[in-house]
Amino acid sequence: MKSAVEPLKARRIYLLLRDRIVAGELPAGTRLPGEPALAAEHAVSRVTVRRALDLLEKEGLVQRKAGSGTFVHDTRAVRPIVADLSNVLSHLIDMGRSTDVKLLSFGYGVPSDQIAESLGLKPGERVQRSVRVRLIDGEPFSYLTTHVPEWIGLTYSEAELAAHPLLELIERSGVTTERATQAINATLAGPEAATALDLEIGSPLLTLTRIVYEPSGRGVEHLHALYRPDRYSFHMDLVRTGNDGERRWSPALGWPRGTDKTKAEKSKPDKNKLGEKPTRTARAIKQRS
Amino acid sequence: MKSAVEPLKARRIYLLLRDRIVAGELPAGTRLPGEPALAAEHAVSRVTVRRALDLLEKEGLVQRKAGSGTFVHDTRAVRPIVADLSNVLSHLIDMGRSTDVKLLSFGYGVPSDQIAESLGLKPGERVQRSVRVRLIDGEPFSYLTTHVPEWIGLTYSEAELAAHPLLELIERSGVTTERATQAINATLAGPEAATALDLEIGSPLLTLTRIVYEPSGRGVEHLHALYRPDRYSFHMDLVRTGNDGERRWSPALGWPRGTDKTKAEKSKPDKNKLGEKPTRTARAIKQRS
DNA sequence: CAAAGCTGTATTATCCATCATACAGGTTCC
DNA sequence: GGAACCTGTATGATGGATAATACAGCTTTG
Repeated sequence: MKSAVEPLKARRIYLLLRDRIVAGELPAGTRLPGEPALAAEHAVSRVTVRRALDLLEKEGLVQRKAGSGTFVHDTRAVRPIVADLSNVLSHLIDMGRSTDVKLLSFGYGVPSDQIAESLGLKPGERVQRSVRVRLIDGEPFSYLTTHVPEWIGLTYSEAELAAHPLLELIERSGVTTERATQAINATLAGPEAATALDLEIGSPLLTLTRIVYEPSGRGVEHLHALYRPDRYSFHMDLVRTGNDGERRWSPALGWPRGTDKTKAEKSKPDKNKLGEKPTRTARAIKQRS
Repeated sequence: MKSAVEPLKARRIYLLLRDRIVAGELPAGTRLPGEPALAAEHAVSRVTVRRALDLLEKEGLVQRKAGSGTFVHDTRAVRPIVADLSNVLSHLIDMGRSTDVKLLSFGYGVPSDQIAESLGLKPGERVQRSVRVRLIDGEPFSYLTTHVPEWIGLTYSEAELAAHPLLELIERSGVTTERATQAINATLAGPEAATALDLEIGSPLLTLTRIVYEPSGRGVEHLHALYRPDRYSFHMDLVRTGNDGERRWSPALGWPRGTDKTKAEKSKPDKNKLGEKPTRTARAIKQRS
């Protein structure tokens, strides 16, 4: 029974570096601190740093040059999806990228107290539970667990769920959806989600919990979504709305769509496109987050 | 050179269980599966499960009874803060909870390329960089790194920053803020953030990156915030706005405050409730999901 | 060219998280 | 009361991750 204990420190350093790279903090072409420097910074041996870099290299995020250093390599390989706060990513499909859905599980049963309460169900009332994974360009990026009251769930089949958005099916059943609440949070990947999302257990995930209500106030859908943060993030534009006395911000509804250049960026002002200077960033990486 | 390697599997199980507890999936009073069951479920030895439970117990999240089982204990100790999407948490302060700010670092220098670009700075232009930790009821919940163009930063002092909201200071300098973009994501805690937030390295964190612009389009503030997911989460209400053909949702601006009916009183039987010192702080807030 | 830095590679030793197993003692329930 | 759970506790063995160290070959720089 090999125990297959995974690395700890090495993996940690790998994740931290990876994070800074995909976040754009370390732009492509940047030279990382040397292995001895990283080792000192994280208080580990060079061997361990080496392992972390091995992972990054295997993933194509960095490129090592013997005698020279380790360089960030082609961040473009990782292009996160950007969704606005209402969680619409249709414009991404417009961009030529296709999303697929894989239905992992489908069935009926009595939900947990928490789900039952949030949907406003009576004790013992049954729900349909489904687990889906959404892929973009063949790569998984979200793990969706949905609970729907049984009387709604019975109006569509398993096959239909695999082919149509759930909300569409719910509305087709005659239910009107009018209001929803959602909360965004973060977690670690558990075994199932990690497998489905092609991640390692313990990776960070973005969480979205949404409950959709019909006008009467009954809950019609409980969605629990887990997103890979390197492939998905929420984005929103805000405008100042309060009177000058108070600082209040409201979401800009018709937000500009061109904002999908990947990476964090502004793209609002004309003067962006500052300089793609050939990253002459030789040694400056010392600065921290 | 003691290496002090931390647990891996044990910690993982601890985090997973902890997550389900604070998320309300395992309400207070629930009996956890037995140690042998958990061991089998996670494919580890009972010793390892034991370690995970030790951590939970030390944190006061579960209580063990020899011969009987392990029970979830007083989730109310963990009360997450809820912020709406414009990241205003003033209404929380109204409810009697106080936030404090600790200024960890303050200085001027040349920012990273990423920051410079997002603020629309010319190469070499300097910024003020500050790192703050925000506490609620004495407990840290957010780690804020802000970058402000030097010409704005010079209008206030280090002491003022520690005492006033940054945006207030920026506006006091004569700058008008009008637009902002923000992105929400997830990461793992690095060494500094972990220390500041009283977490272990590798814990999941909620991320908010916000850039505030003045009307001319210049960036005036770059905020990178890390939040403890167990103490903070984003919440928003959505209303259906599209015509019935399209499913489109928009944030409900004046969202009803009393809306959510707290789930703290979900626990069915109250076999638990061991009288310990009442945590002084009113526990009215609550509401998660 | 030579010094200084870097990555690549190897070896040895240590540590500790985990496993496997066994038994003691408490609780629950029939 | 006793079977069947449970938690508490102790044991030794093991293997993978990490540390410490040394040296090679390449690259950059002055």
